[in-house]
Amino acid sequence: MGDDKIRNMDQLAVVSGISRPTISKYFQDPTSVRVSTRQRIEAALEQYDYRPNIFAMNQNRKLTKNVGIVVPYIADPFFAEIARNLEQRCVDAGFQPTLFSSHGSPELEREILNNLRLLKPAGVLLAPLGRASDQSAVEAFCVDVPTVLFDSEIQGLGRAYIGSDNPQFSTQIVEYLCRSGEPPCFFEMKNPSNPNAMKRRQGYIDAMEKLGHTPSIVGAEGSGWEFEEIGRLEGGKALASNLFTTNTVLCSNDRLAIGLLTACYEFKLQVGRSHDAAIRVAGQDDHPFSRFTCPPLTTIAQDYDAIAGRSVEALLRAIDGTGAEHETKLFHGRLVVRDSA
Amino acid sequence: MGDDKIRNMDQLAVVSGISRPTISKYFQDPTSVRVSTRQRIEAALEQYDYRPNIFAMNQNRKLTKNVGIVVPYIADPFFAEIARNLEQRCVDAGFQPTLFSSHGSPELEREILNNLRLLKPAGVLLAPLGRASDQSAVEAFCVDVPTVLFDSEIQGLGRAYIGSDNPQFSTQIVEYLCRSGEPPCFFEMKNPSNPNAMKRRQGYIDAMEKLGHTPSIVGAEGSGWEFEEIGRLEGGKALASNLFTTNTVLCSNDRLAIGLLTACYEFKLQVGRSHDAAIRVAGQDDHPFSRFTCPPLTTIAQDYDAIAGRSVEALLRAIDGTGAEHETKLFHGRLVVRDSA
DNA sequence: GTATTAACTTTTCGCGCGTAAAATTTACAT
DNA sequence: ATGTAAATTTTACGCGCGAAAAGTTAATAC
Repeated sequence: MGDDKIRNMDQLAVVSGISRPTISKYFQDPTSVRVSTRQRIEAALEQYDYRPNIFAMNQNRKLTKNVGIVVPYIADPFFAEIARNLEQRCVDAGFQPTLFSSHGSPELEREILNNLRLLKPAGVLLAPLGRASDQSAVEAFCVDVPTVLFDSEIQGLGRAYIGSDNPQFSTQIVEYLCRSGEPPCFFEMKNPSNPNAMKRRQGYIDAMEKLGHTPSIVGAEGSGWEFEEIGRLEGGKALASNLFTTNTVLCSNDRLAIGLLTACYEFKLQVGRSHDAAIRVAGQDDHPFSRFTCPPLTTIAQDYDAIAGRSVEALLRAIDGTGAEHETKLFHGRLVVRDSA
Repeated sequence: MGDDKIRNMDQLAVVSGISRPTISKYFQDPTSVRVSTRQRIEAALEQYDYRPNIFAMNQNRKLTKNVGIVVPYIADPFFAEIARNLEQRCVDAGFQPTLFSSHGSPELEREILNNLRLLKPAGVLLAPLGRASDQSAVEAFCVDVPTVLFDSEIQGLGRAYIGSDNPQFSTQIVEYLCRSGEPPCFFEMKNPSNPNAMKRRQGYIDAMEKLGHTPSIVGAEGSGWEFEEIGRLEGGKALASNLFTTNTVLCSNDRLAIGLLTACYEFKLQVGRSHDAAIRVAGQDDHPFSRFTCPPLTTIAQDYDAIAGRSVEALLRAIDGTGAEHETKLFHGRLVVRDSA
């Protein structure tokens, strides 16, 4: 009965008996109108199932409800997982998140930021590529749009940086490895694009020296985001050349460790902390798959949930202007002892 | 000099000496205007770095250049990888893809489709949840928007379905397993949400019977998308109860197999095809991680690239109206023999 | 009962573009 | 030179909404 489809706010105004501007206000914030008015609007809404035109809304709004989420590589389950978490929180906060992946390419990252500008986002959650990023492009973007960086820091850019306390990661796992066996060598990318890697290296060095051991670092050649393959290939070379000076290898991140585990398998080296094992391997991140490697990977868990939660909080503060000029929050890692070390 | 920022097409029309409607036409298709005109526009564009307002464009366009890509679970690297591939192809074809993940939730999937409608997309690439999907919602959406389904079929919905020839997958790997050792048992989810699982089960049964063996199926309890954990837990139970009737287990998909490998490790069962191994494990999909399990997983590789390529082709045909009423294309799998079986 | 405030309506304007029709220019072949 | 088709301009209109200002109604305070 009379369920003619409604095409715009004017028509909804007619059938609900409320003026269009009031309805407009309702859609911007349902609590900003009188309860009785709200009920009448919502009653009409149920009958006619109308939804406002996004394009017309966003064209005129000074600030949209859009939020951009940019990750460096969506095919990395770590970023997929954290993106999922961020997305949910943005929706809960009444925003409409859009997910972008730079796919490891600085040009694409810049292009994404440029496209994002056109979306007039209320804010952006950005995990930059890191060293490879077009720094000046990111900087310019951060000036124009409230941006919270996470995972990877670029020297004080953005309204906040939320990440992990990487030196603490390395310190914690080095201490564990030293008290449970031989002190670890450190296996990393020779030219890591992620700045966290530098901090982990330094954390390793500091922790080793503090414990009276000599740091020993093995660098893997290669670039890109295929860390498992790099870990396997370069880890294999290191094993063949006996570059690891102890029977324990701490990897800069879990993906590298996963590749190294494969290399160990290929070399028929038994990995683990049992008596008959030949080598111990540990990672950092607690990658979603690390629990399922063979042996399961001992690692330092990033606090995904805390990072995502705090990032969104910081962004909301930046959006409504209650935030500080710049804030930094680093979360501690949690040692996850499994069988690999 | 005079690099005042340009805010709209009118201003660009002034500085370029070309009328606004012509410039509008240029942005819809640069080849649709005279070469000399195009050069003048592009010259002005370089000077002033103007980009049209997306919202105003899309508001009036009957058809936008938006393309939606919907996957059931972005944290599954298989979907992340194929989404990456699809995204690239859409960009190359001049479209602007937006990625959505249903995160395993039928409600969210329906919500995404509803939001997608508001984006007036030229077309949508949809990998539905499968059995769990709100079928009528998907059907209604496919009527309104040119939609290509991939990965998971829903009974002839959409303008095309592009996927894998699942029975062929199972047949091929069953034949390999039988000629290289004991005939395989089949390990799967008892209530799989993905329709491909049914076809793989049937493919297994048919292949076994054709080869004169008795099929033996072990079903795993559980639901959701944490297949590795389900494979580990339920696989462990099956191992403990000796439910696997032969020393060879074919898993319905790689993620289940990865979990089973972990279970085997926990039971100290050596996996592989060497003489001293206790069990052989094979998967299906060639998940990005399968090359790095220990032992590396023998599996049937989905042709990611072909599926993505054909899906986008079909979508482009659906968009410009040159496509058939409905097309189906199934790609064969490629046997990838690694160490696990 | 009047004053005050919040909620709401009305009015008017504008955003930046698409689109359609008619008029005009240009390019090209005859 | 003439005709024709393609390209472009001009003109005019509309999309669906946000925003601001000024007036109106309803709820609360005293």
